[in-house]
Amino acid sequence: MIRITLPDGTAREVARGTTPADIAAAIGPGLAKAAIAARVDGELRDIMRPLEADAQLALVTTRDEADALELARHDFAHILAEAVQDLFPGTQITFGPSTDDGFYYDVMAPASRGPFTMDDLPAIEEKMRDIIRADKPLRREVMARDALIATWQNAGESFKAEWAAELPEGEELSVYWSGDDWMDMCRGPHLASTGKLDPAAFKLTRVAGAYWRGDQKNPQLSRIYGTGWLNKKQLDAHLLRLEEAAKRDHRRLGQDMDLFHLQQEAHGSVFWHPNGYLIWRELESYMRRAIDGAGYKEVKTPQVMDARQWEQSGHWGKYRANMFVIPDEVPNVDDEGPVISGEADWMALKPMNCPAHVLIFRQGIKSYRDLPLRIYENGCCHRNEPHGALHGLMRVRQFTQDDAHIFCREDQIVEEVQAFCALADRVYKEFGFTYSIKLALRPDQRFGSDSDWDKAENELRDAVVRAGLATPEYGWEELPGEGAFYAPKLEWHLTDAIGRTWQVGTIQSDRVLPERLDASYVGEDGARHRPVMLHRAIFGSYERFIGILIEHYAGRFPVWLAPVQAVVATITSEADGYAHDVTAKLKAAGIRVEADTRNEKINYKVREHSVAKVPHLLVVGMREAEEGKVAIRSLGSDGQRIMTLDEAIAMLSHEATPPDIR
RNA sequence: GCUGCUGUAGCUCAGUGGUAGAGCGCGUCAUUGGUAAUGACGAGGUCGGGAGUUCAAUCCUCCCCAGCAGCACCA
Repeated sequence: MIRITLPDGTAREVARGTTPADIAAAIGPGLAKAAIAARVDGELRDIMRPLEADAQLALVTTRDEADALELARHDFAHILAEAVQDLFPGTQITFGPSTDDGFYYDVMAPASRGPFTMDDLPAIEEKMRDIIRADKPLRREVMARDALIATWQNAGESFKAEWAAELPEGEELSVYWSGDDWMDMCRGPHLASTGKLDPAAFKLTRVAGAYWRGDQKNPQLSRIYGTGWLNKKQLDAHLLRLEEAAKRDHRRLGQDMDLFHLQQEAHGSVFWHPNGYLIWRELESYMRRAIDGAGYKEVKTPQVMDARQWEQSGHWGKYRANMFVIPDEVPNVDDEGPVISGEADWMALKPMNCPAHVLIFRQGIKSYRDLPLRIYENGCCHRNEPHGALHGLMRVRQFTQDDAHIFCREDQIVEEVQAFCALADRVYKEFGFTYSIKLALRPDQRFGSDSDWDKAENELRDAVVRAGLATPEYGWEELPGEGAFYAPKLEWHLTDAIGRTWQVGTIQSDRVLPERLDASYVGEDGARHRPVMLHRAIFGSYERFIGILIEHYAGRFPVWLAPVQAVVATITSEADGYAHDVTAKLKAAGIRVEADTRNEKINYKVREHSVAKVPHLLVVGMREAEEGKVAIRSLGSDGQRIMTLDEAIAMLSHEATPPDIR
């Protein structure tokens, strides 16, 4: 007999080999029906898997949504693989995990037919529904490793065989049978049968290439994605959320609102239109006020530097493939022969600002009294990104960072990092974001000694702990191997208005570059010391931050950021004169306002400016002209507010003032 | 960079082996109206670029470029 303890503290003596399903049945028929899995000593398990020893048992039902979704998605993935193999014999299966909103399975299509495409999805979906309707039992079986490898080899499943062969010898390998005719190697757990899934609660969404085991050198597989839920209602809600997110797409809104454009002659670099650049300018002004207040000095450094400088910093060796290089010579002007000789020295467009800031630091002799020295730049950088990585404003080849480097003594690091945490906190909150903080630890390939990495990681962790931010509430997490080659990174991940996260801010504690570029200061003791260099950014890049803001606000910018803050729209041309007076007064008050005196109906003007997401529409007809008033219709509300012109100016001026100086 | 898909008017898209169409936008005229589209007329396109097949290519084939969805990358 074994002793099974339930969540309410009661215990039951049952025979070894009893399943959680048996126990559920013993408790009551309702629970027996509702239970879909079990947590055994905290581990999620099949409801049909026999209990072998004393354990804490909690039965999982569909009301335990996170667990239930995880199980369902994992099952959907298996059924997807089974359906694909059923429809396309010769397809090899590899892996199929659950994801945040569903599942995928990586398969290798038979050589005869080529990769799968979207056109294959409807048939696969239908076959999946057949399998679900057939209510095939999902049965766990433990196999000896060698037997399993042989099974895979016989079945022509070379990927599965390769993986099984790499698992530790003697490990208990579980497989799951779907009925008696299909099997996959899997840790589980699974639902008791395919019929536990709702055939209307999933949808295959796309097909894409993915490398076997995530390595570019390996063969590329077809990854079939699906979204999977517990019922159709959840699926529909999810599809609706996707539609909402698509409406916020910064590329679409950027075009609709005439903010910027991209074109192939300069792909990956942004053409900012007047409206978009107004947002940029407001952000720049905002950031200047922030860094001025925080004791930074702003600089401007060269776009192009000798390649030797990048060799010394270590970037040439590691990132040359993504740098724009320029021969330092006069191009051949004859019609004959190549334009470039290929013999000149190389220069490179700067991919980052750090080395240039070190060069500024190195001018003159620095004393410990000069530290911390905080050097800021709106630094325009170029990186020749892989073409497939480019994405609207989010990943571009020319971008401007709100970049600063704090040169400080070791004993100043924690204090500086803490001050940065406070600054970042203020900025993100003023834009309406919540955030989480992560610490990215040393990568495998890195410069610098382990003891320096120990110090650097501890300092960053320490500062966050002292700032009181190393808590679950702030999503505190350490990410092994994710740091930069020269320093560990603290990362700020913003959560936007619809719950998506974006990594933007960072601060990195670097002892490598000061060493490589020979930065030093004279200490109290009269000797030379290395400063530590803190790399930090809050927006990350203006391009990307604006992209995030567009999606965060869904184009409805707060008044202080809105390119056009108000439009004065006339109802009849008799009010044109008054409209121009109102417009002039608002302009004099510093409001970005336009007059719309076109010969159009007020309905048309309301619609057009609403679609254009202008925050305030000031409607004026003869009534307002005679009374010296305006009828304000604000974006997002149907009604109007009648107020005097002075009241309107006071209200708009307040809203148009940036939050940091309001 | 890899896999797949896409590229037709300023935008969104339809279409065909015999060199093109809609809606919106734009222009002109009429209309002066009270809070999400007034009407009429009109002007716009070497159908992403190059090569090939064909009597004939926007359409079929190949190469290139860009975009999209993933993957890989992201100092």
